[in-house]
Amino acid sequence: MSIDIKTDKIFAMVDANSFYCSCERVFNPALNGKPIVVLSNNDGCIVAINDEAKALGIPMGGPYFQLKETLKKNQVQVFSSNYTLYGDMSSRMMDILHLFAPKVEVYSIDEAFLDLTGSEQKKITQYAQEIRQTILRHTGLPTCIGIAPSKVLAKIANYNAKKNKIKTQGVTNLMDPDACDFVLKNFPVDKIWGVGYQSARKLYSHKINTAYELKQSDPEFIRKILTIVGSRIVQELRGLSCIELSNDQEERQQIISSRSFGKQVTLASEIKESLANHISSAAEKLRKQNLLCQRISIFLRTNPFKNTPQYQNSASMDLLSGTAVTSKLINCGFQLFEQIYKPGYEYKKCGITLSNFNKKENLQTDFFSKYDSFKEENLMRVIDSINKFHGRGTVKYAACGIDQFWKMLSQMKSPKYTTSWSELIEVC
DNA sequence: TCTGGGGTCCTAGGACCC
DNA sequence: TCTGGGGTCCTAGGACCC
Repeated sequence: MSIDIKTDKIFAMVDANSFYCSCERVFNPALNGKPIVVLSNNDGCIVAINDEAKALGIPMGGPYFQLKETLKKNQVQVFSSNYTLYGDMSSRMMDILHLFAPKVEVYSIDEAFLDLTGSEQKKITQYAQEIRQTILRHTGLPTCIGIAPSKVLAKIANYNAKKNKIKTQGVTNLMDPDACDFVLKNFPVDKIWGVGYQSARKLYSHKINTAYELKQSDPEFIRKILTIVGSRIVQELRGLSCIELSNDQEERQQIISSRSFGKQVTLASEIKESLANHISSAAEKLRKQNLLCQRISIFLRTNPFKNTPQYQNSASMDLLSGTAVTSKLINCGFQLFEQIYKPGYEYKKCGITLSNFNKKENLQTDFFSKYDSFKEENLMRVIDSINKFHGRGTVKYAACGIDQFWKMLSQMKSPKYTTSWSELIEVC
């Protein structure tokens, strides 16, 4: 495999500061200046902290139950994650970014790469400030921006802007090679985008400690120890762009739905209900993208943190022809479940993956196999439109259960301020 | 009691073919 | 069944990201 290198590119990496915490604060000004944390699904661990909470030494990723007392003592505001709210705030932010650049890659819920190639270099920092101010004015979200000739460098620039918000005014521009080297010399390799724990260990063992030292390394040597992924990073650090902006239209390879249970679950019937729910929501996503899937897999596992008998397993099935019909997929999922379920264990998590996608119009059907009939497709369409209008889960399969005792906890969730009429903010 | 969920990309190795 | 090099395709698992 060879590396395709481009010069003279300009990328901007825009990232919202403490995104989940900032979303909570937009609708609750009383939180200004106060420490905030947001918890993962199930209120399991801390997935977002703001600067005020960080200053108190609250660790990112720490389990909530261990930190509960510390949070209380320091009067930290705690929220369960409210993905409906964050998702909506995110799309507002991304809409604004599309006004500022012809090509935008939405990289995650709170980050995007912009292609600013061709812009006048002198004015680019000022342009970035304009982007920040517009986002703040229109959504209330504070952001930082990094500018550089490659994506890896733009991530580093963004990191620098965030670390030194006051000095940088939220924007770091590394288009100048000297300014860039200065930052790289003080940047540890393990913080580089694409260098994780394992790769960093290898680099340290070869006395490559900073981004600057990695930049100076021989790409072929790095390729030997870190594969092609590593040598690409070396080129990117040199300002030679070889990781393209990927466009939003690219299709997904797989759809995953999985979640921990709110409690330990042993009954097959309860796990099956949960699987049916995962399949329903994944199939809905599939239909939204007008795709059919030809492979489904499921997995179950016990709680690895608990000192009880452990078991985990997965199973998959190929479908002769693609489908997006929930009932068919639930049926397959249940067959797989029977293959791997063992009674007597306390299960903690299960999930499903749909993959091997096909565009509906490209489908090759097997002569003997059944494909989705118009009747089934219409049924799906009706169910989707009812659920879209009246809210998720208004109509669902009986297999999904009614009581759903296994459901996750989410005890400190803020209202869906922007997406539900009944939860709009009230001004007295 | 209580430790997230959803993705991508790359490589090694097995199965199969001539 | 074995001999052997060379090739493709597929899958599982690792590493990484937010």
